[in-house]
Amino acid sequence: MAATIKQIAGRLNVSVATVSRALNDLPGVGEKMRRKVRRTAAELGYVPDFHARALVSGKVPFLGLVVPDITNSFFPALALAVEEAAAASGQSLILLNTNWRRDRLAQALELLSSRRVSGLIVAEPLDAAILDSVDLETVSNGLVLAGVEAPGGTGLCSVMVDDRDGGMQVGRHLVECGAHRIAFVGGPSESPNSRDRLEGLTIGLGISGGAAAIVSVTDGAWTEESGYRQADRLLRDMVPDAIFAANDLLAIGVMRRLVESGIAVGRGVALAGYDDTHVVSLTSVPITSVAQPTAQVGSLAVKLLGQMLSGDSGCGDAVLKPSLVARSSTLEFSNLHVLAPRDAQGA
Amino acid sequence: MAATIKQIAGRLNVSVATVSRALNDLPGVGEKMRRKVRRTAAELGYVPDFHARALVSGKVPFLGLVVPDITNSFFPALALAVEEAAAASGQSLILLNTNWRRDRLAQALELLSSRRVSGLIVAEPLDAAILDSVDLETVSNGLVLAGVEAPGGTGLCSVMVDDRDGGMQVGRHLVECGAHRIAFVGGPSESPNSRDRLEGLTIGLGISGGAAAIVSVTDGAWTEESGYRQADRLLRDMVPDAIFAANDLLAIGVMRRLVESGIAVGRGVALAGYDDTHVVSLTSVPITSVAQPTAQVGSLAVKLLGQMLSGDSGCGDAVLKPSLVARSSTLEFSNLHVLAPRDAQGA
DNA sequence: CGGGATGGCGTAAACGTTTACGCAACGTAA
DNA sequence: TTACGTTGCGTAAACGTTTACGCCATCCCG
Repeated sequence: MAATIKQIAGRLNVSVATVSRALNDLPGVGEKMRRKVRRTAAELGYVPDFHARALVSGKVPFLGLVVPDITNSFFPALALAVEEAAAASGQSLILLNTNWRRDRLAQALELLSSRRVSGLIVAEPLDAAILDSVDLETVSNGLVLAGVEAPGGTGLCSVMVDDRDGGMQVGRHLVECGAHRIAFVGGPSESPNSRDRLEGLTIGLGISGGAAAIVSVTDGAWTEESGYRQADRLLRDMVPDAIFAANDLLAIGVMRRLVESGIAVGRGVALAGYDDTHVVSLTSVPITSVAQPTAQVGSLAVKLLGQMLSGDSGCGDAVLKPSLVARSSTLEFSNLHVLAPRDAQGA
Repeated sequence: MAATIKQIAGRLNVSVATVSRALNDLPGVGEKMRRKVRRTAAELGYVPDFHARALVSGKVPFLGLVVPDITNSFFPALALAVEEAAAASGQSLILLNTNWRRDRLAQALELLSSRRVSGLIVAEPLDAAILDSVDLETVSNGLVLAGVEAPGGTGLCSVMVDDRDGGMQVGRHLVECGAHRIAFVGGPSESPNSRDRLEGLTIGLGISGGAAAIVSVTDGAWTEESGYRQADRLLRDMVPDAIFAANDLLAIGVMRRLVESGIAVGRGVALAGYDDTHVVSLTSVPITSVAQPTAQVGSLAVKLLGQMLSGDSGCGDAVLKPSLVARSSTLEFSNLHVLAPRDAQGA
């Protein structure tokens, strides 16, 4: 049985206050006594009860990161970044995986209002229904969103990555690669991230002035299976020049479906994903993707959280820029459709 | 400010006991009063303070999973399995990532003794030094190891996967594929998992009776970089027929190095990994790997933990069997070196 | 109509800490 | 010497719950 402060006090015939002071390096206790307390604490195998400590002091040494899908490598990468940033400020991280389930998300938020964590970084969208189920006033200072936009009205703090810009970069890149008929394979239709990436794509195609046009938009979940199914539906009608998947997982699903149809990714169809997870650089033909600045997102989120907790209520929303990473899945297509004509000209 | 049970009681002119009973569906309170309490609790946005609750009841609704590297997809997969099993028994999961750092591991164990979690599932090795730093008696019932062996002497509970068997399966498979000079690319030299997989490999090669022999053993970390470096060292001396990497991450690193040398994976060299993470099925040439029964590991670990917490101290250690998943990285080699001679015979 | 159950509620102790306050003893300066 | 600050410690309240216990009605059965 874990020893308590009271047992230590009893053994030494001193008061619990003295023991507490001794153990916490607070003034008001002699050096000799401090050593005695330390020693018996070690002997008894004393471990402080965080619950009791948190109950009275109101402070908890943990912050939580809520992710929707731990299986999607993007989130472990984010977790790593957040963890490092948190460690730098002396806090450690616990990870909550919701599996895209609303009850788990609500539970995670409750974790915050029940003061089990000092702060929460949430990396998935919060809709009105969820927000209704928690006390916003209580929760709002101690919560920062990462990579998702704050719902309107709520003064929630967030650090965003510019999805529209990412989509734009992809759009321009695809036009440069010589793609004309472009398909977008989206995430859930209600996801702002997915919508913004599509919007960006449209803008990117527009400003590139190419004859490019988006020929199809589909929707589903953020999974490989959804990518596969959407590609399947897509191929019934047409074979586009290029496919932009709102997600690397989707992109991989799309790729699987393309391969099944004997369509060579990068040759027959250009393919781009989003998140630049490690796996897209390893696939049979490496997939072009948009890298999110996870390290910055993590450190900024932790920083903002720290400010909020220390009273600076100035919710300095931040928005970072992603960057396109071009790989064979589009470059090869480019070689065939852009350089090849030139070569033909030269010949 | 989050409302307390006391405020609700004050508003209704009843005692806190009544409120507590009403909210927790305990008997001893009238239906009418229960409804009134519920309503004002909702009005005030009451959220129970888990700290206070845990302090008095000694029960915490969370169990923790400690993983060494959240970036290694094997662990998210395990996390998912554990989470589902935990959810089935009404508990939710928090994830701790140690990044292979001992201080983080110690911190995670402290989390258990400080009663912030009801139980802990640890998926990385615990050595003597770590165990010394915590109160074993306190910690040991509430702790189960998953996928790693319990250190001798400590009566720690564990659910293992038979690494030796996995290695054996790989060994036999490689011999069947016609490999003779086989290299092993290991994890950290002190890792029992790595050692067992190597031992299994040796045994597998032996009982297959082939002229196969292990020509090299190296060691490092469980990372892709380590795999790359080890393959680099390996290739200075020789080009083996087959390489067995103790880990998929290592295997991918090895693959990267092989590709750089223009050695065709699956043709020039057979390659096998371990864990059967999703990525090895997506690489340019899909990599043969050994699948761990994560779902069973997860549910068994949770089950054992439940038994321990409810007093059944019978620490029923379990050991499960892995299964080899053969892919092109070895099958292609097999076609070239086993079937081809037969064809030649036939011709 | 009296008796013991029973249901509904309040009182208060307990969980393990932190911390404001009080109180001696001791030293130091006038 | 007096007066006063400082050091070292104890007392006790507080944090927000749960829960054993006791009390007063009410009800049912004989």
